[in-house]
Amino acid sequence: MEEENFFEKVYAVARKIPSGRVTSYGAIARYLGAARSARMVGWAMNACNGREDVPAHRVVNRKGVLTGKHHFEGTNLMQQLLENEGVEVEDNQIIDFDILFWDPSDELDTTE
DNA sequence: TGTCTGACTTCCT
DNA sequence: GAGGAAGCCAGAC
Repeated sequence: MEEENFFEKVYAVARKIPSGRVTSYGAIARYLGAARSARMVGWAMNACNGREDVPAHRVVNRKGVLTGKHHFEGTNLMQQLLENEGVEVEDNQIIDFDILFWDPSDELDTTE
């Protein structure tokens, strides 16, 4: 893997998020060994806004709220993308977030 | 070159 | 139990 940068690592994890599943900034940050760098994950999402291979819409905050929706082109684009994958969104918040939550630390191999 | 901000989370009071 | 402050790091001005 060439993901040496923190940003690249974030992108790598985001790409592995299955369709119809979501994760949180903190989950990715913690998986990368920087639980308190969740803000950087959000910043990474902002930096990868132009990348189609990075499903930033599947990354939300700990409560399952689409805090980053305003960074998408359309006001509801983030919600539209999630609903298109079968994720129910109401009032900018993911329904059954606890069930749809995808933890990279649990799904991916942490032993690099 | 230095300071501030930012799509969050966690700990402490 | 609830609220506030600190921390992480890179990009922009």
